[in-house]
Amino acid sequence: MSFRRKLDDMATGREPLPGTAHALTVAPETAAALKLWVVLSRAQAAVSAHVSADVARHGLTLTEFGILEALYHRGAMLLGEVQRRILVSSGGITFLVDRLVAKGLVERQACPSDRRARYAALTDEGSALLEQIFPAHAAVIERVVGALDQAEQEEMTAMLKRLGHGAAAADITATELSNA
Amino acid sequence: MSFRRKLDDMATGREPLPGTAHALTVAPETAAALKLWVVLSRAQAAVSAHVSADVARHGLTLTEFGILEALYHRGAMLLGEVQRRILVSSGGITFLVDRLVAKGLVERQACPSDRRARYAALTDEGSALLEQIFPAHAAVIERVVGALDQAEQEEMTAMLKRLGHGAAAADITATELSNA
DNA sequence: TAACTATATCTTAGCACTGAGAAAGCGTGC
DNA sequence: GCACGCTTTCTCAGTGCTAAGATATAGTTA
Repeated sequence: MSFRRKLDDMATGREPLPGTAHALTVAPETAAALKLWVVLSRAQAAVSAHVSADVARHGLTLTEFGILEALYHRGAMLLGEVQRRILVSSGGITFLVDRLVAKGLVERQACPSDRRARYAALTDEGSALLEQIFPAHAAVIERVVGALDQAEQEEMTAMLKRLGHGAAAADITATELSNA
Repeated sequence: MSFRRKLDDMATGREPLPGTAHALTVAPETAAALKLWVVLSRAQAAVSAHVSADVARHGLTLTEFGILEALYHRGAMLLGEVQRRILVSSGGITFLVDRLVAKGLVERQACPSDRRARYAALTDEGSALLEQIFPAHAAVIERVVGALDQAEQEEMTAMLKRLGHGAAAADITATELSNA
């Protein structure tokens, strides 16, 4: 209670700032998990900042670049496939493809076997742009993650895969039970 | 060029879809770096989705929760300190604190020694809310990262720290040189 | 003291994306 | 062959944040 703390503060002569520091005691395994979550987010943000700045030099968002890369490597894909691959909402993929079409990098094509569906495909310009910027892009990433040597990168990749799959599989039922 | 490919396609009888698959050949160490970047982002997104959904049940953003947590553990902080700690823009911290003030969880306080500066501090309500939701929050994180055991989590934390610091230290000069 | 530079917060405009729902088309069961 | 549910894409309003610049205050130098 605030009242209680205010009384204490008056008694001890401390400043009556309401926001004094607290500590929450947690089990060591909980602390390890919390710490992992924090450093995972920070590391991702730090790497992302560089990669994002790199593609921004070419007027692209990370997400847009992801679409170009996917289309380059896999060829024309249905919008829904692209959506699931780069993890955006259905509204998002429409918007993003619109923008790439406006930039002349991607075009939509009808799907002959399903008239609801549409393909997204790189234009020649899009494909040329990707080829042009990819090497420097890869070099930036290689340097940004260079604090780990190749063996460590591979080890970390393996662990992150397990972590990611485990997290994706952790379902809502379990979440709600744990909070019951 | 498109024209060339169209001719090829006509010649071979393939569909004239412009977006056929390509492969970019890269050195193994480059491939390892690219792969790491992808799985890092995916793992972070997968974990984040759960954590974010958890705090959303209490009407909070991940960023808002981060502010509450920081203020709880460290006590009142200058807006600028909070900003650097949770990595948002200067406009962002103003906006976020405004929102938390509107929710009654945080209050602003004048800084006696610098009239430009302002403290953000938890209200009693904010501090009570954090205490109420923190245990379940920690449990969610613990389960979501549970694909790794505690020793693996600690190992990964150590590696991610190195990765993050290395990435943060990789400066723009180097980036630009590599693209020259 | 006055001018300058630096810093802290706030304002404003805008961007990237989400989420809910609409529209169109597909396929299945009757 | 037709109604019904399921997909696929698109629309639109809203959200959470950024970036650039404005304002106010602090410290520093002449």
